[in-house]
Amino acid sequence: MKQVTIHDIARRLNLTASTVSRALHNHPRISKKTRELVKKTAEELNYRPNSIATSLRTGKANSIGLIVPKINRFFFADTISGIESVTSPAGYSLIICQSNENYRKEVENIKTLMRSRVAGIIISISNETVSSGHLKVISENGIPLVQFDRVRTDLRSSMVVNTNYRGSYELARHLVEEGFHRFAYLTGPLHLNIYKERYEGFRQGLKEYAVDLDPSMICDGELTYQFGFDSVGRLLKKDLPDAIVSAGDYAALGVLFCLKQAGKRVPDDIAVAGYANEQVTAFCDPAITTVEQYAHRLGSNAANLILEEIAGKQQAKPARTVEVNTHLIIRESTVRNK
Amino acid sequence: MKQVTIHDIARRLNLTASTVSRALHNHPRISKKTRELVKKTAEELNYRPNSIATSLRTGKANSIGLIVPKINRFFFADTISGIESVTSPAGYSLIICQSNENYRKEVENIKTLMRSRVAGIIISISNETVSSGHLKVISENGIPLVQFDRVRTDLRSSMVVNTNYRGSYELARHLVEEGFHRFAYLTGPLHLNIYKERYEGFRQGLKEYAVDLDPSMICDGELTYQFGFDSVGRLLKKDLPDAIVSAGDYAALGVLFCLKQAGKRVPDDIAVAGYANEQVTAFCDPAITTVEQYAHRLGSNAANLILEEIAGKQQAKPARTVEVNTHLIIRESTVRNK
DNA sequence: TTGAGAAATACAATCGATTGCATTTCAATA
DNA sequence: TATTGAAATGCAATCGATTGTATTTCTCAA
Repeated sequence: MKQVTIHDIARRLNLTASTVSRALHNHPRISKKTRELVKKTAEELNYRPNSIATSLRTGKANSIGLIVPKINRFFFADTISGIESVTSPAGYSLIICQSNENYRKEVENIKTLMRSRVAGIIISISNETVSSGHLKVISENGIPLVQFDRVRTDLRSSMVVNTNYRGSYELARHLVEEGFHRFAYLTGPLHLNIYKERYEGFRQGLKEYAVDLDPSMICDGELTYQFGFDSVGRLLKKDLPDAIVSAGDYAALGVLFCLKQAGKRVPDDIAVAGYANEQVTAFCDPAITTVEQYAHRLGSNAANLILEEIAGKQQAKPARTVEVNTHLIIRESTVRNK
Repeated sequence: MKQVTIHDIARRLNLTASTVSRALHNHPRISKKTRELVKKTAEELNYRPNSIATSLRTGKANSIGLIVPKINRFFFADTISGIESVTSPAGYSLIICQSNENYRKEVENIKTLMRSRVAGIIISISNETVSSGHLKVISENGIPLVQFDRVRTDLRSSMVVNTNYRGSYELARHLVEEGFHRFAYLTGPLHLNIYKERYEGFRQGLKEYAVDLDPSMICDGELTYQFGFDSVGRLLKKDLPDAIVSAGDYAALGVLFCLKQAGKRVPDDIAVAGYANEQVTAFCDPAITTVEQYAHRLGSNAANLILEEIAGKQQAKPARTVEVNTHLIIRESTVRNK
């Protein structure tokens, strides 16, 4: 049951562990004959290097830590996939934690990863997170840190973000151009950069057409299906909007289904738009206009950044910010038949 | 930049590392005074235990390896989430790999995890995998192994699976009872247990009503949206089926959209059913009848199994199989208005 | 004051691999 | 044959924490 070590190989061949180690790494000072013998024996004995031991000795970790709010949200699952596709060929394994949108769990996760001496940490913060102390600790201990999507800007750290502002801005312009004027807007917590930027981009887009957004027509909460569904009731009591825009797709979906249930026609009575291009937005009826985020690309960019930071750890390079462009996807839910 | 060790604490307090180590673990032979002093100093110096060193010394890993075909498929993302929710409180971190449905990558992943000396491995095999040698190696090295969902039964290993047979069986009965008789069936590779079981369950369900499944009405391939979409063309050329059933939801979705595009009414002209209860099936129009798999529960069960195996490693217990019940979800796509 | 025994702490080996430096081996040259 | 220097291998420390076995310190009773 005990695994084979280089000492076992050495003993078998009447060599020392150091020679075996060097042979396995093709060290030039080991004769060809010995090298081949060692490799053959390693194969025979089913030797598998113990990377725990290697990490301890060399001080280099072979793993990268990743913290996301929820693994099973498609956006994050897709970024994880993008990250993995870069880190795996680079020889790093991924240790994945979910914060469950909980600040304390996030702090716990960071502690765990630091104990594991990961080579670097990639994080998208929980929506409860309103401070940066726990993130600063990471950098202070010399561990490369890359934030993505939901980021805090009050610390020195590289990050990968979407052009949220622009995405929402273009959406706003599209809607106005399609003839919508009285908007309701559903947003997530505005202390998170992503929702703040989407909100501001949206307002700016309207502003350029001199369209106003009534403050009483703004709802904020967690952008779930249920929240979207419930918000419609509140909104329809007031001055009827002719378009309901959500900073997240699931809430938009809730809006759509509540409207359909209430007998409203979308988009003829009311238009609906979301954000994130969740798969379902393409297949519901009517298909929902939304903004593609290219999550996979977001992930691979984050992974490349962290690899660079790990490689160039000695010299403290300035933090870099990479922006991934969004893309407005116009579908039936916001286009009236002329 | 270098991290603080127990030696640093020891030096500071004129103690030895062993005393510090024992103090931190509340060893009874260390005086209360020293214990508290050590803990205070550890706090002050920002000491973080190096779990690499601990693992090497104790021979116990603090991580569990997980291999799935694709992280960004909702079913797997959900199982991962379920696994994490169990392993994390138990003090294990998760190292996640994706095989990308590629056999060689899967073998690579296993090697990596074994080098990392994970405490156990949880796997759902790729659809290219048709042998078990690489899995046997895991057990042979004394590493607990748990398979889930897509499993190989030709080796001794615990596993967590759905009642695929029953799920499909119930679906078949439902369809016949709704008055459908001429079926087309879309399946994934039949060398995978899940597709084999679904197929057999489906046939058995039909058989009990003396309904036959024409072999020429069976299509097999990767159950993607595109595959579903394309299959319709082939099927409609023949004797028209009155229901198209897919062993996966995305293909069912492709079927649905192709039918709609061809001007067929679902379910009045043709019924459509899928498998997996992907979110989108609930929101498309008509909503698609499907089978819920409880992926999250599948994951937490797999995690519990591996924890048990890790705990009871000494005595070789018999491999266990846990079945997670499926649940037939009947929606509009298979229910004709009377 | 001394000795016994308990209490507290120190010593040293260990986990498996790596690596600077020392030592051995061997072939080629003087 | 002795010498030299390169080639090949061995020795031993190290990474940070743990743990069995000393050893020291202390307390209390005789």
